[in-house]
Amino acid sequence: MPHELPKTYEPGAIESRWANFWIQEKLFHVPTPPADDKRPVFTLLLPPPNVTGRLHMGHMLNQTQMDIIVRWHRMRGFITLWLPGTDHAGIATQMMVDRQLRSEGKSRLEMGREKFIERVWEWKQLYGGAILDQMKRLGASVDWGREYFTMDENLSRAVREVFVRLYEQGLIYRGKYIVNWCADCGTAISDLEVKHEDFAGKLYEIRYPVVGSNDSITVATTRPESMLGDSAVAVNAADERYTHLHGKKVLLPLMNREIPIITDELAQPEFGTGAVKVTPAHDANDFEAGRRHDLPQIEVIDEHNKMNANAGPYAGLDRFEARKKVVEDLTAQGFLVGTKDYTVALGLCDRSGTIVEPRLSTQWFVKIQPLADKAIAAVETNEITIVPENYRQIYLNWMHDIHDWCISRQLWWGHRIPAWWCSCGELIVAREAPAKCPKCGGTQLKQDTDVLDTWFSSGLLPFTTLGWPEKTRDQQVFYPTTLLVTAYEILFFWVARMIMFGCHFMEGHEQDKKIKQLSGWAEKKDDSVPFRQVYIHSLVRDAHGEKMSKVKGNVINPLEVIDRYGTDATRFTLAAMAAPGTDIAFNPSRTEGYRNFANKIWNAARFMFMNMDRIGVAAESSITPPNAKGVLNFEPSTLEDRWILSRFNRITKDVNEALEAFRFHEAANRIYDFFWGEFCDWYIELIKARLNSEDSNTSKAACTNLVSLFEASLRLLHPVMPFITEEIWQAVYDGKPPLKSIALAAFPKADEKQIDLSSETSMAVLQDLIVSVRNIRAELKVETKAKVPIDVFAHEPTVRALVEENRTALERLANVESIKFVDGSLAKLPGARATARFDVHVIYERKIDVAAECERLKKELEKAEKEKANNQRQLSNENFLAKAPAHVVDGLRRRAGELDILLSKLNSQLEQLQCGK
RNA sequence: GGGCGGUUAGCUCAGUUGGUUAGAGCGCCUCGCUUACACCGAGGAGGUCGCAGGUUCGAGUCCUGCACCGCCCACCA
Repeated sequence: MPHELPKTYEPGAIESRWANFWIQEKLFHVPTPPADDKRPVFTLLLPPPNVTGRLHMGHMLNQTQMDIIVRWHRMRGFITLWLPGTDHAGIATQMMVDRQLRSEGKSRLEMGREKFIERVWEWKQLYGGAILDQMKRLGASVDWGREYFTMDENLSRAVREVFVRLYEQGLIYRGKYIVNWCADCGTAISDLEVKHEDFAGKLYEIRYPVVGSNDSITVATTRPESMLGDSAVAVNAADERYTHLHGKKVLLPLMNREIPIITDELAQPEFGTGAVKVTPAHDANDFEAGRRHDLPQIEVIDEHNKMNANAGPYAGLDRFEARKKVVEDLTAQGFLVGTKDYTVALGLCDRSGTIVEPRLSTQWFVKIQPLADKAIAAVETNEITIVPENYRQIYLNWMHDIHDWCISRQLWWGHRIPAWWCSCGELIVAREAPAKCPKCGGTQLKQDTDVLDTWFSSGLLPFTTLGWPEKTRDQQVFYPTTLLVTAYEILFFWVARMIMFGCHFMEGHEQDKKIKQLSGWAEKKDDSVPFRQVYIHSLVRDAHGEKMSKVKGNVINPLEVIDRYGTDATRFTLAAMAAPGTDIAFNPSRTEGYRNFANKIWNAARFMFMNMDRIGVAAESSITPPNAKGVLNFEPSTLEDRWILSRFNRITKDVNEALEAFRFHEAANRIYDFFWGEFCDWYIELIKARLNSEDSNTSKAACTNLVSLFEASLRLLHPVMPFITEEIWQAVYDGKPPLKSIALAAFPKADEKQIDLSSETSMAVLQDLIVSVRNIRAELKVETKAKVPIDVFAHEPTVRALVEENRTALERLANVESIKFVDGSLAKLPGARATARFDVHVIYERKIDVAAECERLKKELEKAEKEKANNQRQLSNENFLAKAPAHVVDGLRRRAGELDILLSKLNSQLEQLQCGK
C-alpha cells in the first residue's frame, strides 16, 4: 500500500488529530497500580494555572519541559503520572467576575455573597476550561482522568482539615497587626504580593514644638499625612543631642495633641535629624515600637485610603489630597522646616498596581517558624534537591528570613475560613459548621467572612490530590512526587509553602518501599517531602531579551506561534533554547528554523516511504518487536552503516544524559544535528546508490536499515516533537502499529558496543575529501552538472584503501568522473587541496583565480603557523610534558606531525603560485 | 542597603568538572529547480570570548578588581 504524503509538512491538522487521539484513548491515564507492579514510578504535579489564565510563553515553556521529561520517563518504562488541574485564583477570578458584573450594570455588593459565588461558579463552568484546552494543543501528556480544581469538595475538605489542625497546634492565630492593604482589591495581601518600585518623592522635615519650652524637635517623613496619627517621637537613647529632652512631650502640630518623646532603637542617630515620628497604626516599624512602649494606635486612614474621623479637619480626604493639605497647613503655620527630593520605594499591589498602605487590621496568620524549620532542613539535608543549584541558597536565605504569613483575604471567592463566632463571643474553629456554641449552646453562629490566601490551598496539592487526609494507596505509590518544574517567580509563593506543608502534614509518611527502591530513591530518608527534586526553569523574554509586558506591547502569544509554525517547532524552540539558569530570548526566526526541521523530517520520511513502497519493504520485517530499546534489525554492511549506527548510539547516550540533567537544549541540539547533519545530509545520500541497486537483496537490506534507524530516531525525538513523530511512526506501520502510540514505545538506550570510533574516524576522512573536492569545484566554478576526474595522493595505505572502498560514494557525492591515485604529493599543483592525510587535485580546463587562491592559502598558512607556534611552545615546555595528561600530550604530538605536513604543503603551494610574501 | 545573573560572529544564543583547531540558528556573499525536501542542496566570509590584573605547563572556562546591562530581596523615617 503506497504511503501518500504531501510534499510539505502541515502541522495543523495532524497535531489536533493526535492530541485528540491521545485523550480519547486515555493513553496517559494512570490507574492506581496494583501491589505487584514492578515498575518504577514517576510523579509530577502540574503547577495549576489560574482558571482565569490564558496560555502564555511561560506556561508553554514550563509544560514543554515537563512533557519532555514525562514522555521520556513513560517511554523508559516508568509508571508515569502527570497530574493536571487549575487554581481558583481568589483575587484574579473575583476581579474578573466583578468586571463582568459591572459591564452589566450590576454589582457584587447588591448581589450578595451567595449569589455572587454562584455567579463565579457559572463563570468557571463557561470559561474556566480555556487554559486546559489550550494545554491540550501543546500535547501535554497529562492524566486528564485525574484533573482537579482547587475548590473541589474533597480538596476543600482537606483545606479545612489543615486549617483546624494548624489552629489546634497553635500554628494559626488571629490578631490585629499591620498588614499590606490594597484598597482597590479591598483586602489584605501578603508581603510577597507587594512589589517595590522606586519613585521620585519628597522628604519633609517637620518641627514639633516641645511642650513647656521654646525648644523644638525636627522629624522627617515621606508621608506627612501620617503625622495626624502620631503617638510619639522617638530618639535614640545614645544620641546626646536629645538627652535633655528625654521624658518631655511635644505638641503635635495641626492636631494640637501632646505626645511623648521616647527613646527607642527605631531612631538612628545617623539618619536625618536622628528623631523620628512614631505612627503605630500605619507603619510596621512604628507598630513594633508602639508595642514596646505601649503607645496608642491611632488610625487615620481607612480601608478606602481616605482620612477618617481621627484625622480631624482632614477627614474624608483621600490620603494624597490630605498630604497636600497637611503640607500647606504646616507651611502656613511655620512648622515645615524643609523639603528634599527623595527616592521612595513604594509598595505596589502585585495584582492591581495600587499603592499599598500599611494598615492596622485583624487578620489570620500562620506562625511560620516551626514550619520553616522543617522546610529548611529538608533542603539542607538534600532530601529535596534544587536545580540549578544557585536557587538552593536563594531558597534557604529566604526561609531563614521568613515572616508570619497573613492568610486571610477579604474576598468572597475562595476557601472560607472555617471559624464561627457565637453571639456570646466564643470563637469556634471546626472542620464542619457547628450546630451550636459549645460554650453557651447558642445557635446564632456566624462564619468568619474572610477566605484563605489562594496559596494556602495550592500549597497542599502534592498530598491533597492523592486523597489526603485519607491514607490511600495512591499516596503510598505517588507521594513524594518525583519532580516539580516551575518558574523562579513562584519559588516562595508556592514551592516553599508546599515544602512547609508537606514536611509538616506528611511527617511519618512512608512511600511503598519497593517502589521507592525501584524508582531510584532508596537513599532518601524522608518521605514527607512533597517532591524529591525541583527544577527551576528560565524566563521567556522577547527576541531582544526584554521582559514581555502588555505595556511594552512585546508579548508573544504562543498560540499564534503555534498556528504559524506548529506545536512541535515551538516546543523544539523552547527546548533548544532552554539552557538552565539563563533566560530565553524567544525569537520566532528560530521557530521558523525548527519548522524547517520538521519539514526535513517529513521529507526524509517521504523518501523512506517511497523506497519502502518501491523496494517492497514493510515495517514489520524491519522493526519488531516494539519494546526493544535500540535500533532493530539494522545490519551494518558498509562504512556508512557502521558509522551511522555508531553515531546514533553516541547521540542516544548524550540525549539520555542531557535529559537526566535537565539540559534540554543539549538534548534537542544533539538530535537536530544528528538527524539533519548526519542522517539526512550524509547517510541518506550515501545509501541512495544501494537503494537503487539492481540487486534486490542489496536494496532490501539498505531499505531495512533505513527504516529501522528512522524508526529508532523517531522514538528518540518523540519527547520533544510528539506530533510529527507520532504521525510518521504510525505511517511506517501503515496504520497497524504494534502499540497504540509511539508514546508507549521504548525510548532508545545506547549500546556502547555499537559506538565505533574507527568508523567515525574513517568517515571523517571521507567527508573531508568530499568537501575538499566540492570546494575546489566551487573555486574553479565547475558547472554543477559536470563530472570531473580527480587525482588523489594518499599518505597512508589505509586512506587509499578507504577511498577505493568508497569510490562510488565519492563519485556520487562530489560529482567525480574518475579517481586516479598518484604516488607523490599534489601540493605543488595550483588549486589542489592538501591536508595531512591526502592531497586532491581536480582536473579541469579552467584555471584557478590566482589572487583569490593566494589569499586563501595565506590565511590558512597564517592560521597553521599560529597553531604550530602554540603547539611547539607547549611541547617544548617540560612542565607541560610532566603535568598534562597523556592523551593531551599525545594529541598535541600527533597534531605537530600533521601541522608539519600541512605547513610544508601550504608553503610549496604558495611558492608555486608565486604569491609573494 | 543586601544578593544573584549576564557581557562570546551583524542579531539571538550554546560552550558540563580548565586540555589539542571557540560552535549553532538566523542574516550575509557565490552557485544550483541533481527524481525526499527551495521550509532545499553545495561552497564561503565573519570572533584580540566586556576591560585590567592574577593562578596554571595550559584560561572563553578558576580567582581579584573595574565598567556596563538586567533581575530579585529589603521595615530605614
